Amino acid sequence: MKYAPFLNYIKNFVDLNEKEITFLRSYTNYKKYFKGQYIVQQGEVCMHTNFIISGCTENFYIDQKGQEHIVTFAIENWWSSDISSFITQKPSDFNVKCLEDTEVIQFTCQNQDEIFKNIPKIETLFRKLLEKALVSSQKRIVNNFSLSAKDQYIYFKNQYPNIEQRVPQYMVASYLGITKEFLSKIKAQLVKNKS
Amino acid sequence: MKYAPFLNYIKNFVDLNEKEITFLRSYTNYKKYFKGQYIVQQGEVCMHTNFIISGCTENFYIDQKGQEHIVTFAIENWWSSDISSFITQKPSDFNVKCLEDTEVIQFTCQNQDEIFKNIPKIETLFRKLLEKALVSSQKRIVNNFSLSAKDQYIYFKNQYPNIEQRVPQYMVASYLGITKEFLSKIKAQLVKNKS
DNA sequence: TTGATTTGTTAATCTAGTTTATTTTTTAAA
DNA sequence: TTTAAAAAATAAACTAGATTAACAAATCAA
Repeated sequence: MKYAPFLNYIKNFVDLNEKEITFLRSYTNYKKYFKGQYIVQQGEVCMHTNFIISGCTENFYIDQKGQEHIVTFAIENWWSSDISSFITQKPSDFNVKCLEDTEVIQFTCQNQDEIFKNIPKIETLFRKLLEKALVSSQKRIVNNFSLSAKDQYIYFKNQYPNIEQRVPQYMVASYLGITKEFLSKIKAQLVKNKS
Repeated sequence: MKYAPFLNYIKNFVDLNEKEITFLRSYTNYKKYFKGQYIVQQGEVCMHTNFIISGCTENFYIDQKGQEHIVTFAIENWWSSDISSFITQKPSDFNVKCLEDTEVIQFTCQNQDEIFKNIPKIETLFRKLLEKALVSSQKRIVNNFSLSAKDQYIYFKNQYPNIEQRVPQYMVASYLGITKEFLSKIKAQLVKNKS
């Protein structure tokens, strides 16, 4: 049953009765994307908020100089979308792309409103998730202020131990906001200092 | 009537009846802080979320090297707190300090829950405010990636035209994550190129 | 009105991280 | 199993921004 991981996730936070579960299922849908496929494309409206059941996505944009920057990764049990485009229904500044075959449960903006209206405790859950997301976004700004690139890399490895093995190193560099060459240098340094 | 600016702000987004207004007033309170006073202190729990009626606050922290970093400013009609400490009720990593005499409407975490429970449309409002705050936090990370210090300064001036005149320049530098000397250099450059 | 404190400027030197270029290793397709 | 393509490593030259230090304005207290 494809919905199971999603419903389990929700049940971790709120109790749902049968009717609510049925409602939730009917206002969301399952979708499978393949490696390399785009869930959202820069310039187009982000139509869905996606809960990842399996797989891995990157959220990135291309700046004026043509440089790619990865803003976030997302894996199983995480949410993935461009929230700005989703809530405004205006064209997105970002791409969401699958780094692996990726299964999601997704819903549209309109259906999100319906869900929140009919199951207010899910809106409460989302409010709390947003609070946490904001805290971790702020934490990233703070780290940017205070930590050297090396320490930011160490922090990243501790915070997301599962991601580093799943994505190429140059993407980790992009996420950290440094060049792949410099990350390579940092790793060489870390190896040397360990011995 | 000290509550007026706060209630007007809320009424911009949601319709409240008399009973709801009364409820909201009884679960919030007015407070005046003086210039230099701390609303939150690093190491102590952030007890309130504050809506600023008048004045200006800075949210900053001191890192391991003893360096001060300003994370945000807040002025009239903005919210000011350390959300991380507020939601977890654990000691804060930040200070919130008044840069001017500052009047606020504030509420505790417990009262926030009561308000949300009794007036769900206010929870909806907060959910939407959090969405916007998250978007602008992400935008700041993106700017950090893509813009030079000079362009970040220009962006800051456009986005917060009212703040630069109200706070000393070294605080703007701190907010931008650069030294005051370098900001001084940037400003000299901008003046020269205009002529 | 003066001295003291806070804020801002300028300039020389330094460094973390970038750029460019080349080589090596790994991955994946055929 | 070979080969082409993608990813990673290394190294030299370069730059945005930091550090240090000395000084100049502005603000404020008395």
